[in-house]
Amino acid sequence: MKLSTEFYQREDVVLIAEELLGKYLYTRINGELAAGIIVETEAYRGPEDLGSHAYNHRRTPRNEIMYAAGGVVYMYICYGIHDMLNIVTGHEGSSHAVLIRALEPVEGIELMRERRKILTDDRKLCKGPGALAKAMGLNKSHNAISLQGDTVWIEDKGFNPDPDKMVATSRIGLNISEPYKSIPWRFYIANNSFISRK
DNA sequence: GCGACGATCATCT
DNA sequence: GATGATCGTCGCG
Repeated sequence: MKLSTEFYQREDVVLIAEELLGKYLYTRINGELAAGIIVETEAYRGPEDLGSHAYNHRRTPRNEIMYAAGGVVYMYICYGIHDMLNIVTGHEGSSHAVLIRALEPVEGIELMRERRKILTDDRKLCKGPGALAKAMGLNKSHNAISLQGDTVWIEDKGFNPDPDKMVATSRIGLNISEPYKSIPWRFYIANNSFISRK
């Protein structure tokens, strides 16, 4: 069943990032279904988080959707090339989000191979935020879509990783100062071979 | 298997 | 005009 609006609209974005591990992300783009288990996430907690696009209440056309009520998608382009998938959380007016960083593919794997042009190693299909967006058929045009719809959604299949198999560590790729540089707001499933890196 | 590096452009100042 | 919440390739060994 789909995760509820209440799940997303809680204020503790760090907890939500952790709880998203083991959930199933689905897309149906042009009628084609793809799915994967979320194995790696990062929390971004606006407005106090230096790493967040909403740091210090920053509000621009790009990040406007971060201020919507939780349960919608925030897509943006990084390095001019890569589309990133984020889950907006919290109540309307707050600006938290969770970056989905890696999936373990479970459905539509052939479709992912076509989209990614990787035929040999399925572990690379959804390895990293830019890669998984491409594999799942997501791009900036999907910004602001609701997770209660039938284009992008997340399901709880009753599978939860052991708490002691969840690793919390520092986020990747941020060129910022302490303490946010090394605060442990990145989560992944230990020993999973589909994460972007250790 | 791993580190270095260049690609590439939307976005903000 | 500068800057990335990155990725694929290359060289190495």
